[in-house]
Amino acid sequence: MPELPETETIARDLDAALRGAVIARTVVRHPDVVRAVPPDALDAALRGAAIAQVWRRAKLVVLDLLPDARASRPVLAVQPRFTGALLLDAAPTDDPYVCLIWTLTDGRTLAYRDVRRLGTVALFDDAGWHTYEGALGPEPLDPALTPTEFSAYVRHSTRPIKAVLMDQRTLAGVGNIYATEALWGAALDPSRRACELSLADTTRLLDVLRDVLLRAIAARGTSFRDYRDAHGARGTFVEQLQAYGRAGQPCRRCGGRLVGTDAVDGR
DNA sequence: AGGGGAACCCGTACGC
DNA sequence: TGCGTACGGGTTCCCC
Repeated sequence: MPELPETETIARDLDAALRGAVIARTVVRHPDVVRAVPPDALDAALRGAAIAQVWRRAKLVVLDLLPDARASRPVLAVQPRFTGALLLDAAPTDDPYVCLIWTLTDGRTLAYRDVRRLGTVALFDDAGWHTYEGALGPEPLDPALTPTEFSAYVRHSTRPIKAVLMDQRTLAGVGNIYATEALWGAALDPSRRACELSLADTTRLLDVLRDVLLRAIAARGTSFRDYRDAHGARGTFVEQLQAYGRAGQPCRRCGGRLVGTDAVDGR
């Protein structure tokens, strides 16, 4: 499940590899993953567009495009969700799970592969992207996000703290894995109401969350099940997980047995 | 407005 | 063994 560290890894690799590359052709094999634009309009819209940069926002891989002769600067936003992957020259041509294939003018191919197809590929114009992006909360690693601001957001809600952490309108990019890890690291019960946390709790939580995210990026993400980077390789952060996926196993802090907390958002 | 629930999709796990 | 069904997982959309 690509969350912030996995998406960041994909975006950094693709940025290094694709800056300046030009899209020659787009083939859509599974139209149901395409959003915000008719699937059969993608090829014409992207033909001749240069990739200015690849970056990450929340859990989206964002390709900024420079079309040859158009005024607007379209944005291709890929949201891998559970099983999605952006593969650079790494997908067999007969792979039935490949949803879209971009052929570049230099002969390389970028494929969007997604077994369950809950992931999405959207093409926005300038205005559409800003509307979409503006609804997302702040980036946890943005130094402009202060503990005071974070605490104010969080402590405003009566929902369980884990649900608040995973709400993309509060904070962008954190999902089940890193919310679980951060709450374990801050020694907070995921089912506790966010508004009951002290200022010290939420300050510590942001601090721990940032540390977990940075270490996960350094490890190229968590490949618990499906996640693969742009070259088809796994991330290694699963070795450092302290809580996620460890129900029933001994706690690495106190030696007690980890129990699943009351379901929060069904998790 | 804030929050709950269904829909989206298909591999996997499980029951008979 | 084989078939059928329930389930999961983040986001979006609809509804209260």
